[in-house]
Amino acid sequence: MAYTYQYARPAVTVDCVVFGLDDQDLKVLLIQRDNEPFAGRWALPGGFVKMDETLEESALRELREETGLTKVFLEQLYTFGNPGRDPRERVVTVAYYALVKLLDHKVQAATDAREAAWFAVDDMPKLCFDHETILDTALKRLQGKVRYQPIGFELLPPKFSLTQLQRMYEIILERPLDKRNFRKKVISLDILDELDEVEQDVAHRAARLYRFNERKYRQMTKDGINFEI
Amino acid sequence: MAYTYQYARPAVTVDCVVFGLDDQDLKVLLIQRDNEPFAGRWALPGGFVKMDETLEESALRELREETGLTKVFLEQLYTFGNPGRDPRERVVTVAYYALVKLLDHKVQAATDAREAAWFAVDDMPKLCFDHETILDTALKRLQGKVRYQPIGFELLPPKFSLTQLQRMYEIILERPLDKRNFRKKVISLDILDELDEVEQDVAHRAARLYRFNERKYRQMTKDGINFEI
DNA sequence: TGACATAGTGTAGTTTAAACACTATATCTT
DNA sequence: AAGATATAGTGTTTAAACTACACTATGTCA
Repeated sequence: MAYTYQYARPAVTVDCVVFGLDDQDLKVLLIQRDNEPFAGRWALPGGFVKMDETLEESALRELREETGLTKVFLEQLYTFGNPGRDPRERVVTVAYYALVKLLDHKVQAATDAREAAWFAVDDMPKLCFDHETILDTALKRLQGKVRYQPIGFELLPPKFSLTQLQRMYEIILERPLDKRNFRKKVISLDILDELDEVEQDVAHRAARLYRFNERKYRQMTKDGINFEI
Repeated sequence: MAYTYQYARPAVTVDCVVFGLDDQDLKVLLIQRDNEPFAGRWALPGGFVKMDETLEESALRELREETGLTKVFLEQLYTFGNPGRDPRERVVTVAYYALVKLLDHKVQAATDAREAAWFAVDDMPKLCFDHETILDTALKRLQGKVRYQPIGFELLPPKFSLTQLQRMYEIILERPLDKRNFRKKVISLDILDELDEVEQDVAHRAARLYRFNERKYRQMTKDGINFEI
């Protein structure tokens, strides 16, 4: 079976920048390519758009196939289409970025043969194609987004301490925040429910746990927040 | 000449939402389609991406060909690719938005046969395909952008009064602004040069004219501003 | 010269942001 | 059991930014 067109057409793909968070670092999920070009090298998960699925469905499908991830927060990032970004032929790629709770996905079970692994954003291997540009774009988007939309729901476990939440912001923004001012600010946003629970198994005073109030959180995601902290 | 591929490929196009400003309204440049589907109906200017040009180059070329516009401010907006958004076949379109000085382009000379015309955003004709969705997305983007980047350079004539500048913001944000607070704010941004000139031919006290300090303006475009006014 | 239309200007009250250090409470060690 | 240690949790003061608000100035036109 083959498809013939009057004019040449670029291939259309999707690529995903998947962010996860651990105690120390912001991490990105990469897969190891098993085909030329760049066989054995690390790349963003992604692949060809099928004719009967939306772009977002393509991105979700590729994530599932290549990394096993499902039910992630996903947003379109930017479309990269310079001639020459792929050495084989013209490829226009619609890039997405995703936020996932890293703890849920520590053990990485790729459903196809390729290897998938998390890398800290400040310790990345050399990437294929223009994937470094895509990653840079995603990082800047994340750092910008954090200022006007709550995103913790997507990156943190369901129950978390204020220290964890602060660390999330510090890791993303790459600068330290003042503990008292931070707490004042997030409490005043009124999207957290204080729980009657504390951290377990820590060798010091245990921190109180909170969770997001989903209704208020979703509202604030729509309306936007001002989180200039 | 024909091109054959192993798998089906979407067509890849660009579409442009071109914004211009007059005294009363924010306007958008549309072209009248001369081919089916939707012949005679209004649509965003756009067309197929050629294999040897970047996406941005495609957008600029289509603008030039269909509307005569050159040297516009242009930014990628979003990529729309739902199956079914074009009744003929699968088309993935990379949408751009542009800002132009309307006065420079009052007389619209399209270089190909199609008619081009400006329409106020709150008095638009029915558009083809999903172009209304694209326009909505562009409007929201513009309203968001205005809060953290200066954009007047792109929409206003080289010399303008503070009242004109304020009206620009009021038209884009769709709400009235306080004159004194507005002036305090823009003056404090320190991107305007006060000129030794005033408006001509007005039937009342003439307003002082200003122009953007290009260097400071570009800097502020990079750094971002906080224009929560 | 008076009516008119828009330009241009300041202040007080309120809210938000920024800087900053000590006490509380749990575990672990000896 | 007591002290060391590690992190949790908490308020105040100052500075900056934002908001609301009304009158005078200056040009044209009749």
